[in-house]
Amino acid sequence: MQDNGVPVNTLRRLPLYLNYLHSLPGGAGHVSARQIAQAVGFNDVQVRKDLAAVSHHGRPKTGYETRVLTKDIEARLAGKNPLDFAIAGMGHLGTALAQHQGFAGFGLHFAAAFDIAPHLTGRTVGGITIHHADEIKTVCQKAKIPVGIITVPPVVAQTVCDALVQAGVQVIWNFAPVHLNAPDDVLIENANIVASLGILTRHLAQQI
Amino acid sequence: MQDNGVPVNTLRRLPLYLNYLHSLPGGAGHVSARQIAQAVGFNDVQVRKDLAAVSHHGRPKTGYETRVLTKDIEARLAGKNPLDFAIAGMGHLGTALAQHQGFAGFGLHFAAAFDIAPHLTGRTVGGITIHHADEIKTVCQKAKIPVGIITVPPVVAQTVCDALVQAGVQVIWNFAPVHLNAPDDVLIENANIVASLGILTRHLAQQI
DNA sequence: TAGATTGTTAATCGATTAACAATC
DNA sequence: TAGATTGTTAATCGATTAACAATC
Repeated sequence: MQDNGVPVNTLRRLPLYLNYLHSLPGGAGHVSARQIAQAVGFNDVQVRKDLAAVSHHGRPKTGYETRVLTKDIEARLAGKNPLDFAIAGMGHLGTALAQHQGFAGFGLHFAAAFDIAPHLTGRTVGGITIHHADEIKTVCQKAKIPVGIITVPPVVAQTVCDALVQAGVQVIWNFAPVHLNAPDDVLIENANIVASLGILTRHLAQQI
Repeated sequence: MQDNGVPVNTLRRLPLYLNYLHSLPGGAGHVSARQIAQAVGFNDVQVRKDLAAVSHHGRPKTGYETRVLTKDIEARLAGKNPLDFAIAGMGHLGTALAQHQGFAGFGLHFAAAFDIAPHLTGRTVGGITIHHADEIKTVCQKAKIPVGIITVPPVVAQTVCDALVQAGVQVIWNFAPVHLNAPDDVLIENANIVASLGILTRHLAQQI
């Protein structure tokens, strides 16, 4: 039951299972590990092991009660209270994330937005008014926002990161293609959009 | 020298090294594995091993000539000719990818865009006119586009995928949070934006 | 009871790290 | 020559898969 015992890779797959469970028609049906495995394209033993790490409500022959399993995964991923997050950089990527419907199902709540562009500050995205980037520290500190998302150009990413850290943000999700420096107690998770490109191009090279 | 010998994880890290190399001031300086490791936040032995898989131009004491190393990595990642790619779904995420400057450095060339929204078709993004989604098959087939990016809502993702496959697309980069079915010779690479969420929330849970 | 599914233990596999040798 | 760095071989570590036992 220890929180830390869940392996990182399991933690990365759980959101995908949750996505699938959310997509099922509501109500109180049942799902088996194999069913989930087929839906997300993984090995079914792996799914079973992942689920065993967060739920003890699986029943032989029956599988898992959909609603119970959903709650068990959410309990591990989302915690009890919704977490506020701020987005710095309201270009297309930032706006896409702000409007992303899926986050709510993971206990994340869009709470603040920042940009330096004068024509953006004051506008509203996803029900949130965009502040000037100079206000990152003040606003995030006041609202005690624990999660920051960085979607600014790489050259200013470290500056934005510093402001978020000063504001007391504990976790930073970095979409800028640079390595960020932060104190050890602040978690930096890199999104690394380009990381997949090598896989794509290799497949094409092999086709020849 | 065999193409297939490069491990998948190495292939995922190479783009990050290339990003760093591109960020260095031009000219003919030198870089060491340790230098790259510090810049991207990895173990330096790992960087050295990754580089050894794609380049044989490292020199003791000197390190790598920046330009040569850049070329060696690019040769493995990008191939010789630029690859055309199409984006289906020109919402904020699709537009963000269309305008992403980094792809060109990986040998990828934005060549076609599709959407179903009437107010988008006919408009221009990144120098490319947006076609209606009905034209996916015709346009991609004619232009012999090998790479498709899916940034449409999950409910229509499979339909779009089918159209791309019919058009002869070999590789699909899927940003929709659903599993896609395709023939074995078509590579589906899932972007899984939500996969990181578990890591973020666990760090916060531990802070308490 | 028979069968399907979970959960666990063992075996395999691959990736990372450490130690060392080679070389400029 | 001495020192720094590459590259390789060995050791550790963790993750995935396979086989089996447990149970509804």
